[in-house]
Amino acid sequence: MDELNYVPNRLAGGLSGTRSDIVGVVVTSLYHSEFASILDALQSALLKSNLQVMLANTRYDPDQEVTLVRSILSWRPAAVAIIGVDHPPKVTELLRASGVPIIEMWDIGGDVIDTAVGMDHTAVGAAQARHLIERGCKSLAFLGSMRDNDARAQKRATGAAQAITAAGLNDLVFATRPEAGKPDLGDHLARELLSKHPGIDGIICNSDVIAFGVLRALKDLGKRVPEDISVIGFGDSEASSCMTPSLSTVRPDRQRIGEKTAEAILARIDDEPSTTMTLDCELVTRDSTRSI
Amino acid sequence: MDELNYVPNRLAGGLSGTRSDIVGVVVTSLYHSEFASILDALQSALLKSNLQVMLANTRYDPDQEVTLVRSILSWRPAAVAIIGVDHPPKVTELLRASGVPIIEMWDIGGDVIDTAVGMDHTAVGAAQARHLIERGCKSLAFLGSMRDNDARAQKRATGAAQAITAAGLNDLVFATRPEAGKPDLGDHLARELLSKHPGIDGIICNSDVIAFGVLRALKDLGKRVPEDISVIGFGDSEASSCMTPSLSTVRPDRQRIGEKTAEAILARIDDEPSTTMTLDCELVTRDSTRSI
DNA sequence: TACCGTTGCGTTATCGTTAACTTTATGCCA
DNA sequence: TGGCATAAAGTTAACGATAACGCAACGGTA
Repeated sequence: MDELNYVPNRLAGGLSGTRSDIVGVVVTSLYHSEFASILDALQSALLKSNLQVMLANTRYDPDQEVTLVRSILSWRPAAVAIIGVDHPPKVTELLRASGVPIIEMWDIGGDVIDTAVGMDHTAVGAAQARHLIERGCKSLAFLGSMRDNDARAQKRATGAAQAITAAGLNDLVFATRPEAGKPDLGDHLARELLSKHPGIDGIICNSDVIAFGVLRALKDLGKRVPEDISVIGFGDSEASSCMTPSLSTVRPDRQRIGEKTAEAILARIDDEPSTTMTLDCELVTRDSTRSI
Repeated sequence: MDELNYVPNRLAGGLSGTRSDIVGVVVTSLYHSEFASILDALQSALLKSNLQVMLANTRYDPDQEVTLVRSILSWRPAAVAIIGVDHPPKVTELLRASGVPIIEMWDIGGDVIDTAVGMDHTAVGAAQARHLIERGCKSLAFLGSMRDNDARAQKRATGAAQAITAAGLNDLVFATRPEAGKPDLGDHLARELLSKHPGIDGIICNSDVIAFGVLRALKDLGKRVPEDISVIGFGDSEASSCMTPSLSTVRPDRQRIGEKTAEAILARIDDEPSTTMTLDCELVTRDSTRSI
């Protein structure tokens, strides 16, 4: 086999055999390691069970999501892992009708198709807001990229708004845009926010990458962090600990999500019952929200 | 079809049909968007031609590379895109024997199998070194994660060493480790480097993420950047412009690599001749190497 | 009307492997 | 040594599409 460079034809094998060794993975983005490290952990765990990942990237486009899910299912995968629990109705329908184990990652709650491994994003948003409130912030804003189909970001914003109402503070101010989350966007939105709402003393960013731009803008505007304004991010990007000031954030354990998803896939292939696994996020307190 | 949620079986279609619509993509890492944004651009370009990406991640493990390439080929892909031009001999042999169009990405030079789209990493390393030399640095170090199988990093280091020799300066000092490139590693290596070689006044980092840790360590050690030590990274991570001081770096146009790879794949599927495409990197001068 | 080229439609071999099935060989015991 | 259970080996029918093929219908021309 080796000498002739023979490579078996898995299309034939898959067509004939009873089980497939493809796992379809549907993500909404690959930028900024948002899901890349989940994918990394998932893939290396699946490798041990000889499962091959087939990747689809919807780029937050719901039409693409339908197309790509159909495309993934056409490979008769052993299982499908997909980001989020909020999908276009047709996606849910296709996945349900396929009879294939479906693992929804990153988010939980509501209408889980089969099995879910993720965080409670409403709780995350509430935790971010409460952290800033504990630090003495009185006037909070939620800032960042917010895609129409990023239900997670919307849940975090909702959670934050609820926590603020519960604390009896002024309403949460929104500074969002449906564009991709890059530092320049954070920079721009921070300037715009402070010119309209000069009293803001706490900013919840929708991602660390956005927060980087916010920190840059605040420095440029002569605002001290955290003395004048506290900033908290989401995602714990590797660079966050190296910012000046270092960025407080919320750390989702992406590696664990990937590993647990792999476990769930194997369990469901083995016909074990479906479950929902809620993972906690760690609040990482650094200098951008340090008590003063 | 829609009503019954019918999804055609592509295993059957692939087995029967003359052409496959899979493109195998082999990367060495997914962390830190090193290749994630190439993948992102590649995938969205291929989507327009109804080509599906099948992903494999070797994690810089040459044995895995052989296994994964074999696995990818077993799907009878329409083309294979793979990071790098330096592979284990068996990989080259398998790819050659497969008769499938092969696009090597990210690096160029030497023993191209078929078509390559990438940068001259030796030139990149030389450009980094020359930039620091122009800024007045006399004693340079190359610092970062260096995997045994990361031929690109080795080429950049070689290029830097050659430029230094050409300038008649002291030999390049190496501070490398075969571990994954994270800020903590950069932090650690910078401290170790400066305790052994206190005269170092210019550090070439193997990645921006490593450089973040270096900047953090230097700040902690009371070294001024760029007054005492200049630092340059590689990769132009999104956070780099938000560092204090902002990080000078080299920007490979990942999006363009992805797009050009997609173009090359389509061209080769159409039986157009193979080519090698050299892309230039932009030197991004920021405060960490600003003239003083 | 006969002829021929074109089109449309229905049938069937084929892709390369797996798994079920049949046949043959082997080993053990009475 | 025969009989039977078991193991090994060999054979064949799927798997679900595609594409080649054959045949009938059709239309234009001589």
